[in-house]
This record gives sequence, structure tokens and C-alpha cells, in this order.
Amino acid sequence: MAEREQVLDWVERMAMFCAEEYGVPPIAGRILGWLMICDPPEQSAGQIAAAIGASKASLATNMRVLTDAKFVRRRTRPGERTNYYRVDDDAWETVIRRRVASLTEFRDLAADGIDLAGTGSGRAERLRVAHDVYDWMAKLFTETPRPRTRKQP
Amino acid sequence: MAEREQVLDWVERMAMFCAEEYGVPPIAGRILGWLMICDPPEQSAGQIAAAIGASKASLATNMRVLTDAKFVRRRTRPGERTNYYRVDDDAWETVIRRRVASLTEFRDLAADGIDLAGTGSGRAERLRVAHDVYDWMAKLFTETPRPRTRKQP
DNA sequence: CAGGAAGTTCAGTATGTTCTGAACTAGCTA
DNA sequence: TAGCTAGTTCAGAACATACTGAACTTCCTG
Repeated sequence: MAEREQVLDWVERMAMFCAEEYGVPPIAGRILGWLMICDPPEQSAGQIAAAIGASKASLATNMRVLTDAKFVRRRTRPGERTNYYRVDDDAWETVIRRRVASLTEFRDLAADGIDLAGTGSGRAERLRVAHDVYDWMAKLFTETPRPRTRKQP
Repeated sequence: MAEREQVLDWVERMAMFCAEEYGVPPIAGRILGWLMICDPPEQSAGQIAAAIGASKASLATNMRVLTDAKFVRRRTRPGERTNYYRVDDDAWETVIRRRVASLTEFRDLAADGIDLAGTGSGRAERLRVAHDVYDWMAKLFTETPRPRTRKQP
């Protein structure tokens, strides 16, 4: 298989993963996938559209979603009207932050349920198991220091 | 607010959380929410349908989704045709297992991208950051022992 | 200034999802 | 056996989502 074709195939796999696991629209997934692996790492909407085979309109809509979500960063160059996009340097930190927020939201919801059921009741005990699992997961992320990524030897 | 109304409100919040975060259909979310907090903890489809205000058909469809996903367990009683449902005892373990599977899938996808880009290249370096973050998250779950949930003092 | 490309917005189309009533099957009970 | 209830399946309605062409605005370039 040609290099380009292999890359597009990978982009598609990544896009579908993002669509299924995180519920992003297919085109947003393709943009993300493309920006993860493309060269140069910073490209214009036109270049991206050509690469993934989507319309200008779809690019505008989906780029906005991705930049609002802080996964993609827009950069302008002086004296140029074209915007260039790349994966935000903090994108992966953002992924972790979002994950923690989701876990704590569930945990707090479970806590509300425990209050509602009456602490100590059987119903509350059942909810406490869920609460504790989510609490454990959330704390795992917030309390474990992440080793700094370093250059491959 | 009446007790019952408060509970239904909580169920609705839980249902919407599941729908938004995990992409389950609203009714499946309501079933889950109801089964988490209802008394008795094991109820028939008819009881659940009445509680959350859904049709028999929707219950059949969504119960199947939830039992297939191992979040809900079906139990039959001898000499009775009615099926009873409750939150699976292992539901939260299942949540964790699914999460790990998702993390490793992304990590492996990133690894494929690194191979494709050529290890050591700039493109590969960019992907390695993503790879390492997901690897870290996956290992967090698999390598951290979870404290046994115990009765509240 | 005129021409053209980048970017946005919107209306319309296509597609997919979710829910229900109704028709059906099957088991319990009288 | 007849009647009632639990459960399943399916077709269709209602709704939501994703995508694009086209019209428009804006800004660079000649």
C-alpha cells in the first residue's frame, strides 16, 4: 500500500475511534487524526480539507468545535489571511482534565444519591460502591504524578 | 419536594449524565439510574417501566442493551414468568475494564502511527506524547491496587 | 479599484437514532 | 381450555445529527 494511502487509513481508524469513544463527528475525528500525523504539523483548512476529503463548510464548523474544545490551536501569520491549525500542545493535558471532571461529576452525583437514600440505608450502601469506584479513579489521576515525557533514546 | 419526586429527579440527572458521557440512549440511562437507587433493588420490567414512564417495547430493547453490556443482571424466579433486573454486582468492575480497553486501544493506535511515521521522526515524536499519556492512564488502572470497599463506620 | 481566495453562515438534504403501538408468542392460573 | 400477563419484534413516526452547496463578507494582491 502506498505511504499516503496507509496514512489516510490510519487517520480513518483514529477518526472512527474518536467518533465511537468520544462522540465527536466523523469529520472532526478525521481532522484530529490528520493533524496528529501530518507533515508539516501545522496546516491550513484548505490543506486539511483536501487531505481528508471534506467540504470547506464542514472544515469551518468542525475546526470551531475542536478549537473551542482546546484540542486544536489556530495560528495566524502576519500579513496572511490564512489560518493555520495544529494539535494544541496542551491537548493531552486537556484530555486528562476532562476525564477527571467527568469522574468527579459522577462521584458527586452518586454522593447526592446516597444523601437522598439516607446514609446507612441499603440503597445508600449500593450507591456507595459506585461512589468509591469513581472516587478511586478520579484520585488516581489527580494524585499520581505523571512522569515527564522524554526523548526516545 | 416529595421524596418520590426527588428520586425521579436524581434518576433523570443520572440518566442524562450517562447519555451525554457514555452515549447510552436516554431510556437505558433512566433504567440504570432507577436500578441504582430503587427499593427493592431488584425489579421487574413492568415496575421499572412504570417508574420511569417508558413503554414496554422500550424496556425490552434497552434491557437487552444493558444486560448484554453486563451492567444489569437478569434473574428469574422458579415458577414465575416475570424477569427481575438489578445492577450487576460486577458492573463497576466492568466500567473499569472497559475504560482500560479503550485507553489501550488508543495507545496501540498511536503506536501504529509512530511506526507509520517512522520512529524517531518529528511526526513520530508528536505521536509519542499522545502514546505516553494514554499508556500512563492505562497503567494507572491496571497497576494500582484498588482498596476494598468496606462498610461505612 | 477589480479579482480572487479564505472563511463564515445558513437552508436543505441525507442519514441515523430513539421511541412507541400493535401484532404476536408463550407461560401461568382458574 | 380460555383468559390474562410478560415479553419480543417490527414498522413507522418523531426527532436529532452531519454534511454540503451557495450566498455572503473580508482581506490580500495585482
